[in-house]
Amino acid sequence: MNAATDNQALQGASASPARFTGRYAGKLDAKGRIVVPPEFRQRLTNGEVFVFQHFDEPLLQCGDDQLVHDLLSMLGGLDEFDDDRAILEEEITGGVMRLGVDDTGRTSLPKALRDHAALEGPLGFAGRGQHFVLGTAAYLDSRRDAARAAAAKHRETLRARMLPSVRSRRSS
Amino acid sequence: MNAATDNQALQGASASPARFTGRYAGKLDAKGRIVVPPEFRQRLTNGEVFVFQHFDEPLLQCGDDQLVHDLLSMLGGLDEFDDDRAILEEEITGGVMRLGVDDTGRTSLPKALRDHAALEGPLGFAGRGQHFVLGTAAYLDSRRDAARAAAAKHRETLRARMLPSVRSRRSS
DNA sequence: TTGTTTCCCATGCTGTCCCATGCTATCCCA
DNA sequence: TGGGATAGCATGGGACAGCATGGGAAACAA
Repeated sequence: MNAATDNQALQGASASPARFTGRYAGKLDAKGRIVVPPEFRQRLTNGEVFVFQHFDEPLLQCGDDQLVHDLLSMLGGLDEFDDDRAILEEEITGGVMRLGVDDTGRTSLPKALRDHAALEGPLGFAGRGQHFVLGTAAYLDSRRDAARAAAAKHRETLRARMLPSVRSRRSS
Repeated sequence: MNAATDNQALQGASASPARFTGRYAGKLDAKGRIVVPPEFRQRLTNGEVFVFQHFDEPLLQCGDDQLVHDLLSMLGGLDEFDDDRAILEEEITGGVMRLGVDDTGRTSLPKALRDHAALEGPLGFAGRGQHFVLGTAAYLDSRRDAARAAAAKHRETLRARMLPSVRSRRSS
């Protein structure tokens, strides 16, 4: 049963294919470099990674050259002539940094980026569908805990939608 | 409508890929010179940088010989025979200054330009897609803060658009 | 001349690229 | 099902290109 439901979950998520999934550990080495998880690196184009400082979390949003588009597409709901929209567009197109990844999979992060996510000690990469994020393991853990708490809160609702086949079988 | 604006945003960003992105620190040296970030300098043609005093911000807009075109294209929305448009066209074509960049990547800014952006102490270069801007680090930081405030203000709207696959699935 | 600007030389350094080594996870075959 | 072979990964570190920075000399303006 697990294989079947897994496949359904994957297909559902891949309506727009989830390219970056899963969590991986990482850390800065003595020279301030970090290894991009091979799983993610394989999905990047041209040995480049694009990085953006998340607007309201101590995270770095990472992806390929599509990252700017993904971030800009957030603004679709805002009025075209809104000042807020203009400033957000500026900060997104200008704020994304292009970093090189060497052929052992490492990249070195400028200090400004390291500071934004308070990168130090154990770090973590986490898939987010069309991009992935980098942050401290502690922060990512706290997000996971929050997600689990939310899941517990909405347990029944989630269950009802998670296993439709089981429900129909049970009810028949 | 949202689909339309999304497409516009995507096309706008991808039709001509963002050449100038990221933020870099800088400062004036004892002789009033400033180092153009290598990342930006590599994308300039002919070792020249074109500079324009931003109309309503203490920033210098910098780019290559395309800068004039980009600035003039702002006027596309104005009536062709409007007096204001004529004035603006004059100011743009006449106001853009061409500066030389020496082979160590430095350029020296005329006093008028320095004054316009109140350049002193720690400065910053920030990508803006087809061009980049130069200003004090303090001013650029304030712009970034404003963007983050705007993002917080429209948080729900932005969130809803960040994960389109999940939303479409839910609504289907 | 005197002051200012432009160009270029020189030096030390930092970041980038890449090599090398040992390890580990995976695959395949007995 | 166990174990050997192998490809890919983790990690350290060396070498060098390019960068940051200071400053001198020539060209130019006042």
